[in-house]
Amino acid sequence: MESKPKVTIHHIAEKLNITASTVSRALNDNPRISDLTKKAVLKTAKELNYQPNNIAAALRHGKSHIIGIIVPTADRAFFSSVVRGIEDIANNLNYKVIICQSYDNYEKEIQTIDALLSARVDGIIASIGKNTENFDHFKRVQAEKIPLVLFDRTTDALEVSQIMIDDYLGAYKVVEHLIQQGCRRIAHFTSPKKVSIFKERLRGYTDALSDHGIPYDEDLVVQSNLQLVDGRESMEKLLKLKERPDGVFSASDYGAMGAMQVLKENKYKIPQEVALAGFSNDPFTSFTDPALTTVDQFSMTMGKKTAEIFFEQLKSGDKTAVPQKIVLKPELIIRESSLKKGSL
Amino acid sequence: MESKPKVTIHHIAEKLNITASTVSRALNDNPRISDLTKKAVLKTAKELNYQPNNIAAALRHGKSHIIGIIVPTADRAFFSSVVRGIEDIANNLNYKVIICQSYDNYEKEIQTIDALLSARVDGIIASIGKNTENFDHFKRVQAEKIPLVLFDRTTDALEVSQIMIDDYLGAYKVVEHLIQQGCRRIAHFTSPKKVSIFKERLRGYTDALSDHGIPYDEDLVVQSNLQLVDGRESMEKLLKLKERPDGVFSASDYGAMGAMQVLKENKYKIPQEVALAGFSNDPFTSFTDPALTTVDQFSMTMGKKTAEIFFEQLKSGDKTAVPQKIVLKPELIIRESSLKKGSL
DNA sequence: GCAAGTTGCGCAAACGATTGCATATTAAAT
DNA sequence: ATTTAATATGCAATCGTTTGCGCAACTTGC
Repeated sequence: MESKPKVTIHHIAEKLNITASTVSRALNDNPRISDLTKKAVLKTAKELNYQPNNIAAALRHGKSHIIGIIVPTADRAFFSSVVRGIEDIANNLNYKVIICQSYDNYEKEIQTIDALLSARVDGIIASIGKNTENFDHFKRVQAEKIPLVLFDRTTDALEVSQIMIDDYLGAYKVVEHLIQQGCRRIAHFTSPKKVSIFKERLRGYTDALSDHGIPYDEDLVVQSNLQLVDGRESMEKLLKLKERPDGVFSASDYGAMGAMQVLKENKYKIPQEVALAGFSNDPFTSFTDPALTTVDQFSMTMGKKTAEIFFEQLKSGDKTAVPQKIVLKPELIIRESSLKKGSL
Repeated sequence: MESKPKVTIHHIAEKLNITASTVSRALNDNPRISDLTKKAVLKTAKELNYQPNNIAAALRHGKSHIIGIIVPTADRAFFSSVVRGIEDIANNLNYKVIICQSYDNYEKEIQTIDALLSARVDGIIASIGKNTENFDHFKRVQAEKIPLVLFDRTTDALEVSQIMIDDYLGAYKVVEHLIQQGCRRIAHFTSPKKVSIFKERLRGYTDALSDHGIPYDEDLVVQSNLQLVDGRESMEKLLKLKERPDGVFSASDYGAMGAMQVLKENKYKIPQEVALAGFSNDPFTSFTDPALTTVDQFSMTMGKKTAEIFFEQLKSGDKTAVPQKIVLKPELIIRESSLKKGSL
């Protein structure tokens, strides 16, 4: 039932009649300390239940051994999975991870950066908020000379390493698949935001169309925030068209889900009358009826790769900071919502 | 393009020909400093782009202004929502939050506690992992005299404040509802784990049955890990019974989802032949077909309440540490999966 | 005009660990 | 036996803030 007086290296030192320096070195396995002393130190450290004060250490050598991760939201399977990938690597390297959510809010993103900076994290890994168009706060991170790595929602406005998936390719594959299934009027839900992922998906959509000789019809491209309600609204808008689409590719799974609801409410047959596809392979997509065709982003892999690049940069200590750009290949997940013809 | 030399209060002091103490006090708005000096300090702080070193401050007064949150996983809507609630309050009080995931892994939970402790967090808010049956690591937190508050997955083995929902009541309401819909053979998916929430839900189930004169049949209570696959297996087992159930109440939404899949695959009509209900109101439950009846846990409210209790305890500084037990009322969300009769 | 407050600020010691340099002890080399 | 190296540890400064105590200077009251 011992109370406050936290045990420090000095207590250990005192008990062993050596100095704190020796204890410190012993605990850090410094080769200049004899094995005998090391054993003794370790032993009494256990006995006294010594807990190193990381704060003091951090103050001394300016490293907190904590890295900050900023995601728009942690409750999206994709992000939490990436985070998990990063965590795995970080923990192995004995780094702690502090997860922050920007909630796609620009102001909050700035605050978060400041909080992390003043917590003196050793580096930051981030996915940019949807509404962010100014990147000065990220530049401040770079000005501090601590590593910054972006994943998924990245930007070329910054000179940083970025890990993303090939959104263009993913979208292209989806649309090509829909065409192969016989769709000729394929709509697309996209976002007006500056984030490159949506622009890339749109590009994949248009290229796939033109490569297969299908004319581009701007009426079929609907901009929104890509949430469930947006998907519903977009779909309702599309159904009012003179000639309704026979396929919908939403840049988000939630958008596709909204479309599915509206289609079902209006008794359209999916995929026979309208084929449907989303993007992200959110877990719920396999629970819907029909199950939703989508694009898997290998989130865990992305996390690991991101962490890898990050720690590489961390070790290299701001010199060899050649920004890398890693592009991972996504995978098309075909499910009933788009499968008009029999098998695969 | 100025590089390393971080600006400290000493630089400010030097520039103003005062001492660091004064600068420190000025920055902390100490009443013993004249307004004039304060203005001057603030001004040059801006000019020099001064960033306080929280680590040094933390070292000095033993408080990091960081609190640790431990959740089994951040990608479950319930947990991430609670986290968000906590975050809101914490941020307002100028506390940073570090989110850790135990992944329901006992070892990892211990490691996490140690990591947080050595990061010198000012307190810990946690939801216990499913497999945890020994609570010594939490006792270590208490031994450090820093506040510890548990939410949702709690235990009475510790003398801590806990915030939970009335799982008993939620379960009772579900089962009563199923009975009112005409179900007479209601199965229940539960977990063998020590966590009280599942025991409470089971108790609600049995009480509701007996209160309505329905005999308890142990064949209808299936233990599992409550994930999707478990739900599938459990349902398959139930369908092999001589007399199949006409209702299933799963202690988790994922378990209910697994049951739904199996039932649909076997062409059973939901809810006509088998009514279905889950627990947690996970977002996907409204996307399934039929949409899943479930129990909402007011996660955001729980988060806020938890944070409230936590900071109360933090302020009170380990004296008045009377452990509180807050029980929130859940709400039954009735959807098609259980609605045999017409309206509500 | 003097004791007693008040106000505004400086001094210096913390907080706990790390680390360059110095020192003492022992071993190896000549 | 004496110089040279290696080995093992101690000394003391340092990281950037905070804070108890002390000391001026300036009010105030009588």
